[in-house]
Parts: sequence; structure tokens; C-alpha cells
Amino acid sequence: MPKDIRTRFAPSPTGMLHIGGLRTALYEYLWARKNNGKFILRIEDTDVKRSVAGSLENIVQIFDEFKLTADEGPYWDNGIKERGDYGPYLQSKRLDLYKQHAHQLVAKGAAYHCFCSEERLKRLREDQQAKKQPPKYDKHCLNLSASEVKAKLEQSEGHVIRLNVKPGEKIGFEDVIHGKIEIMSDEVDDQILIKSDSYPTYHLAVVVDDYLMKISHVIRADEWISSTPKHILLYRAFGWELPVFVHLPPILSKVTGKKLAKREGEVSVRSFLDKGYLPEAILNFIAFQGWNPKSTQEVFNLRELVQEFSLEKLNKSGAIFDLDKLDWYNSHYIRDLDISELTAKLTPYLKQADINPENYSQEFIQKILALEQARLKKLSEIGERVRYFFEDPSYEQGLLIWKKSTKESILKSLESLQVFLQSLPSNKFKKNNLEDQIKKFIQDRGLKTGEVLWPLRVALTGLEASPGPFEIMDVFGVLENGKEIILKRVNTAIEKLF
RNA sequence: GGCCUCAUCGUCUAACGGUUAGGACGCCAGGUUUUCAUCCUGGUAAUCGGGGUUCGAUUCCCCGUGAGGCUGCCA
Repeated sequence: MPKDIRTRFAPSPTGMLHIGGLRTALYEYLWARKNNGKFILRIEDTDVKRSVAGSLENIVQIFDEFKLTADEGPYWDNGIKERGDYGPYLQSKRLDLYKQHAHQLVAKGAAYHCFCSEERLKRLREDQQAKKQPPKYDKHCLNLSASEVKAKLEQSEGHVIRLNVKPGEKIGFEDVIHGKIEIMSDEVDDQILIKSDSYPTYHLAVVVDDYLMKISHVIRADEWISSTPKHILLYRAFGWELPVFVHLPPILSKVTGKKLAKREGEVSVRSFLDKGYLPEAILNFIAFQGWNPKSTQEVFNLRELVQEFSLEKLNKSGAIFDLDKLDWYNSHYIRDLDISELTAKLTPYLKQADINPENYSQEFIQKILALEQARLKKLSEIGERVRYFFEDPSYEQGLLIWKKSTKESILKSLESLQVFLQSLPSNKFKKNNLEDQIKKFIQDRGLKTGEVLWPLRVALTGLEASPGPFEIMDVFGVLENGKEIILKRVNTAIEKLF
């Protein structure tokens, strides 16, 4: 009977969840779902100094928005709640567990109390660096006798608990992505397990929790490879079976070439959401940063990702985070939205641009948004693109002149168009055959298509690029005063040409 | 410095040791068209260097080089 698949995402609450963290979580989620296993969210809040208020809420809400539902751990339901049989899922609530395990190791001789001051450690490190030796603890406190230790503890002298690493041992493990990785224990420092504030370090907490929570696959970023030997030593000392290790390649910054850092600019998932990237697009894009289906399919929804995902298809090498492809995915998913979803998603951005859709008919708004749908890369672009529907545009005279034609001929065709438009009954503007009517008019008068349609479009939008004039007039046709608006703008254009 | 990891178009990547080294994004050109976007067609561009192993290396091995990570009472 194979072990149940259990994966976990274990962020520390030190700020907004960033794109790299989301990718790690995605892979962990996919692997669990793929195997009918469980995906667990655990919060590694063991560094009191670095923890940032609101981080937990941010993580849990992002999970919610991306529909990466954790089977166990904290979740969002009008506030933070927790579920699962292996809790608590906040490490700060598991302190006794870590202490207890650390003392177990002390009893076995696999760990020991250390009373060295920070000053001594600092001096030691500087000495070693001066001698070009790798900085390592010198096991000074290992020489303390049992009674000395006891006495110091009784006087509640400040101390930490360190792992007792024996030199000359080979430490190896099998990584799913990288294969066999081996190093000598001489390279491993006597890592602190319990800090002087009695919180555990990451190394102890992660091993204890992964074991206690029955995690089958430890899927995490590459940067943890170097500390995995410490963890192996802990597993050995406890006599526990190793989980499967999967070390993911890094996501690199396009500008610095280094790993995408939380501190560096706008890499938080929240900031992408705010700019108007859809969760589906973000997920699809990051799924491909380090993994691919070995087929030519590029577009995957979550369900399809679960279907196709496998650990063997994970890459070894780092991926540079490049926005161009994300933009492409995003416009793809925007085009996929039906009109009511599109409207719902765009409404907040319209409001941000001081356009309140509630002041207009639903038909008017939806027609506008449908026009822009294929043109949007990000939802946040909407406000400036559709402004001319709500305010008369302003533009330079020169914009009205089509290609190589002259001011005079443009003026002539606009004046003639004006008369024609005026002659149409108001209800004509609501009909689809407006296009045919105008094209016929152009033909009858022997005008050049571009000399009529270009200035008409500019008159309506004031923009160099926009949807076509027929489409725009069709939208205005929804309004009671649609014909008036159109004629007014044509008139303004004519005046500009005098 | 020490240890670890990685290396195919600009970017994401594909290629049982045998392919004209494939796809996608970007970019360029053309088509559709009143501009833009969409859509369609085509084009551009890569195996880090040197040694091996082999009839044959993008692929396996070694050495360089480059990049990244770790080297904290951070995670």
C-alpha cells in the first residue's frame, strides 16, 4: 500500500505572497490533486521579528481567489479559520512540540545546549574568515559536563540548542528533479535548533512538522538544497523515514538575473491582480515557469493542469520571469470571458477611472466593454480606453486629416456627412444597417472611404487608434440622445477644420 | 573563499544517441481593413567553450567558463 500523497505549502508570513511562492503552491496543489491526496497550508511563523501583520490574511485570500483550496490549514471565510486533523497549522502554536523533540535529541546526544554569547560567535566567525576557513561553530559548549550544563540551566543562563553534527559522515538524498545529491557532514554546521527566545529555527520546525503532518512530498524552491542535509541528519537522529524531496528551479528576475525577491519591485501576487491580470492567466503562465506538458498545448485551466501535471515534467533550470507571455495569456483569458463576467471584472477599474457604470444602462456599458474586449491586455487599461464614450474628446486638428488628403477635402466630406446624418431618423442609429447606409452615401457622392470614415472616427473618439466608427455609433445608438452626441462631435470636428 | 545547483532562439521550452534542432511569446513582413485590436500566411533567431566515448553527440563523461543558491539565534 503506497503512502498517501500529502503536500504542503509552508510560507513564512513576512509580507505579501509573491509570484514564486504561488508557483510552489500551485505545483504542490497539483501533485496532491493529481493523486487524490491532500494539500496542506502551514504557516512558518517562527521568526517573531520578521513577521508582518496581514501576511496570513494575504496568503489565505490569494489562495481563495486562485481557487487553490487547501484541505488542511488556515482558510478564508469572512476571517481566518483553521481546519484539518494535524493542527494547529501555525508553528507559533506548536512551540511545545518543538521543545519536546529538541530535548529528545539532547537526551540521545544528537543535540546539545550552547551558552555561547553572540559576541563570542561573532569573534569566532571573524577569526575563521580571516583565516579563510568556512565559518562554523567550534563545538565549544559540547565540552561542558552534564553538571555544568545543569547548573547553567538552573541559573537560567541564555542558551540555544544545537544539532551535534559528527564529521566524516556522508549525507546523501535522492531529489526527484536533480537526482542524487551528496555532501560530507563536515560541510554542515552545528545548526541551531531552538533559539534563545525558545522558538525553533526553520530546520527543526520543518522536519518535525513534515513528519507529524505525514507530508509525503517536500516540494520547495532550489535554495533549500543546501540545507536539506541538515534536515536529513535530523530525520536520522529521530529515526524517521525521509519524505520525497522535490527542489524546484528558481524564477529569475529579468532585470537582475537573480532570484525573484520579495523586496524587488512589484512581484507580489496582489500587485498582479491589482493591475488586472486574471488568476487563470497568472496560473497558466507560472505553471510553465519550470514545468511543461511536453506537448504543444499552451493553454491550460486548473483542471487540465491537474490532469497533465507530473513531477517528471518539472525542469531543472531557472526561468526568467518575462511579462510578454503573461500579457498574451491575459488577453487570451480576457477574450474568453462572457459579457457578464467581463462586466463584473471591469467594473472596479471603471470606477477607479471615475466612470460609474451604475449611472448608465446595462446595455450601453456592456456594448462598450464588448468593443474593448479583444483589445485589452490588462483590465486596468479599460478606463482610458473608453473615456470618449462618457466625455467629449479633445484632440488636435491634424489628427482629422487622413493620410495624404487635405484639410479642405476632409472638411468637405465631413460637411456632407453631417447633412446626411442629420437627415436620418433618430431610430436609424439603433439599427445595424447604419453601416450600409453610410457606405452607400459614400459611393453615391463619389467620396473616398478613408476621407469620410477616418475623420468620423477621430471626431467620435479623438484617438489615433480605436474601434471603428460604425461600432462606436452603434453603441451611442443605445442612448436616447445618441444621434445628438454624434452630430455634436461631427460638428466640433468641422469647426476645428475652419 | 568553501560547498551545492544549473546551462537549446531575446524569453518560456521540445527533441529513445540518428530531426532541414520543433512549438509558443516577442519582433518583422504580407493578407483582411477607414485606424487599432482580433484573425490568417510567411519570416527572423539557439544547442556556452575545449576535450573525450561513439559509426554518429543538443543528448553520455571530464575539464573550463558563465549564471544562480547556501555559507544567520531569517525562512
